[in-house]
Amino acid sequence: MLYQAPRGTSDILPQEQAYWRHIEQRVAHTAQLYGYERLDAPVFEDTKLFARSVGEDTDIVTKEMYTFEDRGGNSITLRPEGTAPVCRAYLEHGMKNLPQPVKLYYIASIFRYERPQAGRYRQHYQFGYEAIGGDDPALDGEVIDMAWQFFSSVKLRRLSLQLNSIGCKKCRPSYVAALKDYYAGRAGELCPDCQSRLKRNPLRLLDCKNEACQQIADRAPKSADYLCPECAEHFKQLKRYLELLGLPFAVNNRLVRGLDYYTRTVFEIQPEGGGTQSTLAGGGRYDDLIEELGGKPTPALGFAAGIERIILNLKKQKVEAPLLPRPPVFIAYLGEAAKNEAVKLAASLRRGDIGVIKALGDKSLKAQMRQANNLGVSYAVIIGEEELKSGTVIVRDMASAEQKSVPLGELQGELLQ
RNA sequence: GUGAGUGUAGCCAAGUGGUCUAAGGCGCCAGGUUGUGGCCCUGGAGAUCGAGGGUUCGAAUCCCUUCACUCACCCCA
Repeated sequence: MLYQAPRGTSDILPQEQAYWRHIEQRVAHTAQLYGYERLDAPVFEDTKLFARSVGEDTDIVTKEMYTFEDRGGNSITLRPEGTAPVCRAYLEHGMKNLPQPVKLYYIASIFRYERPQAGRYRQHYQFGYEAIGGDDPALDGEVIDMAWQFFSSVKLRRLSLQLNSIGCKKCRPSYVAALKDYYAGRAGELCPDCQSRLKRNPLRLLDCKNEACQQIADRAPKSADYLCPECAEHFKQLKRYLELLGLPFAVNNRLVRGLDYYTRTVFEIQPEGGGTQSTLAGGGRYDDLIEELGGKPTPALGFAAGIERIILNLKKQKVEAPLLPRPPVFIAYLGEAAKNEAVKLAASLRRGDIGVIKALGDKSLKAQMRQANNLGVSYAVIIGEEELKSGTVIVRDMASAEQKSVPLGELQGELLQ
């Protein structure tokens, strides 16, 4: 093989497209149901945008970004996530002057330099919804409802909804301090990864997969117990709204997220009992991000979901996507004169909005019919010498094998029945 | 970045040092008489056995390197 797709990337082949179109269609429809409008940002942005928003010390920024210098000497990065570009666009286009919150969604390729694995790629696709300029916990409830609704609309079953609140910049420091205190005495029992987490990113101690660490994490202080009165009230109200909506959420005290910009609400949707790399959607509030990027303080939240993982789970659950439309008509011909007629006929049917695949070359009728069969068309239209003379055409119903002679002028009407 | 496994035609796959100028199946193409598909029968095309190097009289089969894939860790959608 001389060339192959770069590591961690893949071609989305025709036979996969039904899933992709279906998901895109559901994403757009869900957006419309909740009043979100599409925004397409560039594939690459100024590197600083991601460094600032995602967090200088996060794994994404320190070791996973596709960053390069362009010919003008600017540091450019292929987007490793979708929220920051939307926020940048919000600021750049003065969307604070629109009625708030501004509700946007995207479907975009995402790039991260990682070791590929099940459900993890170097280029993958996410869609996401962002509501910028609202702090009402009812908005959190609506966003989570929208995520839940999306998944049920694509017929994914047995999902779990995990929820947590990690506080704001006022109350989180005291929680992190409590967490460090708790872990400080137990450092010796932790796995090597957690030893370094203790120093670099204490929140991540909570979701270590090591069994010994999990037992320690189970008894660790909970962020929800350290919320300031405002955050506590917000979280309480959110849970009330979720109950009102009938969403089966579970508070997971160990749910934290890997991007620095999250505040207060964080949530994830996972397949029940789904092992590793299984998170289908994740998101939360990022009340400080717009300000961090140079705007006025603007509360916001959103979530993103991975399309490949959704398709993986659809297949696992044997959910099929609606079939993509294909041309219903195949035109076969016999001889040069009939071929001319076939060329004209195909064009005329297509102008009449009927999809047509026309035979090519000078293959036997048998070969042409075999092709029609393989294409799965509903009708084969056959033109031969005799039909030319009489100005008719043979229409064969491929499923029933019934066929009849139809005058050329009546063909379109016949096919539309 | 770390660890384990795998790599034979478009797909599935037999073969673990000579009988491999590589089986079989699916798919594809073509025939089974003169203008007709799906079943059946027959035939055909398609593989430098992931790539490079080495061991050997001889390698798809052994060794090394490399690339890719899969799975797990890290991290994330």
